[in-house]
Amino acid sequence: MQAKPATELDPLAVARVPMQSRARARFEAVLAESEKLLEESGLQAFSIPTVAERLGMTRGSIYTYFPTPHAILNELAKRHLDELQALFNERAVDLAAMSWRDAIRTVVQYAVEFHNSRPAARMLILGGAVTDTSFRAQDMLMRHLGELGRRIWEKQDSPLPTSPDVSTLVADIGLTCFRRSFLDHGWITPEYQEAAVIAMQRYLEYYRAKK
Amino acid sequence: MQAKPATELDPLAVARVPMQSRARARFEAVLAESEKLLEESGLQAFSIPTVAERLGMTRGSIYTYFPTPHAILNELAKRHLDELQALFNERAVDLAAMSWRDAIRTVVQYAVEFHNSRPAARMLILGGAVTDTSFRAQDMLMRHLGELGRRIWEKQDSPLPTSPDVSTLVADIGLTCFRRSFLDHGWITPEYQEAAVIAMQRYLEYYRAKK
DNA sequence: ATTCTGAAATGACATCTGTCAACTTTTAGC
DNA sequence: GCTAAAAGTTGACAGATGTCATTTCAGAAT
Repeated sequence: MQAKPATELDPLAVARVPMQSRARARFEAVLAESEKLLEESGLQAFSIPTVAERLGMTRGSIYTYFPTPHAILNELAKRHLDELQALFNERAVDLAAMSWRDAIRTVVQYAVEFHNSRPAARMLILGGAVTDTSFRAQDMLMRHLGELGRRIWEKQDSPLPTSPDVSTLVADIGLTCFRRSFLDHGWITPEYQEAAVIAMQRYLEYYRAKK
Repeated sequence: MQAKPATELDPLAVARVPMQSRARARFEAVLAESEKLLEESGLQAFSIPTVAERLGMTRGSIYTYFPTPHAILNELAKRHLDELQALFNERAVDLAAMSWRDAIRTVVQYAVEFHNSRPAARMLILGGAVTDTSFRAQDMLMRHLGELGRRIWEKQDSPLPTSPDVSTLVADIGLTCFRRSFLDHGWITPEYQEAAVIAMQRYLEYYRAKK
């Protein structure tokens, strides 16, 4: 196969977790050092040779864990999102008891707190480092939010249509509001947080009224 | 300055149009060949050395026109969008006569026809090759759509708030629906087209009712 | 026509991505 | 403990990005 340098980032790139203990430690070290490097110098300075040099290991070794530099960013984003998902799961009971409008408002509230308290996650997920399109962790979150939306919905009415996939679109719309706020203001302002709630609620409401 | 290969794409990268006639011809040749290459082999195969080799010119020469490969894609996308914008301008009279709901529906209709009839534009703009964030042409379109929304709005009511920037968000939301349709189905299906209309209308409607 | 000046073209250099055959270390079966 | 087999590591190679001093060329003034 011919070499294919990153004329285009591979949004599907994913880490291959090693099995042996020493290798696992190095794998984690790569992630830790990458996060550190990102926070110190931003995305511009991020590269596999830099991480390797800082850890005193060779490039090739890192490439056995991560097929592309993007895979490191994906893994970092995934771990941040896993914590957000854990937070959702933790409080799932609260959400189930709410009206769907309040549930959306609450989910958005959690997500805003998450992003506004984590510069690295914000940079990766909202800043465009980790492409939304086809990104596994992102899809996972969307599926999760989608599932949440579906559950919320089914408490009250018939299931949502699959074309358009309303649950996914609702999540996409919320994310879009977050991204715009981050791009224009550097964080998620209360105004954009409210805009996300409104846009999600009103789009979803359409299908409720339609039934 | 140290070399900085594309660990991250530069979404602001823009072409530098040459002044001399021969150079201008070569500049256009690069764009034409790039579009051809994209349609033949997709984004994966796109690179400056490939374009240079197909045109029998040197890499360095192309770099005098375009600071990054991304700048070529941006310029291509910009030209496609210019044509869309021209179409909007052409029919501005029709839009001004409509209700704002119909105007949104019409704008979406034009955009859908545009994307569904241009594989290259679709790939560039909806496929993630050209990042939405901070991309000049994209912003231009958004400002245009935003301006359109503002005009539509002001015919009926008070101006839209600037925080959140409702006009931009409406455009973002529509684009999000398009992107999701393209990602999941390869084109903009009628269902997603309708979803875009609904999502945009209902979000905008909120601010109308609020006044 | 000639000359001059700035635009354009070039190729060499430095750095990064991605692959791979060869080599070393760890693990597991005996 | 010993020894395959599996897992991990390495450095060299190929191709891409981005920079830049140097050379070439186009167009304008004389």
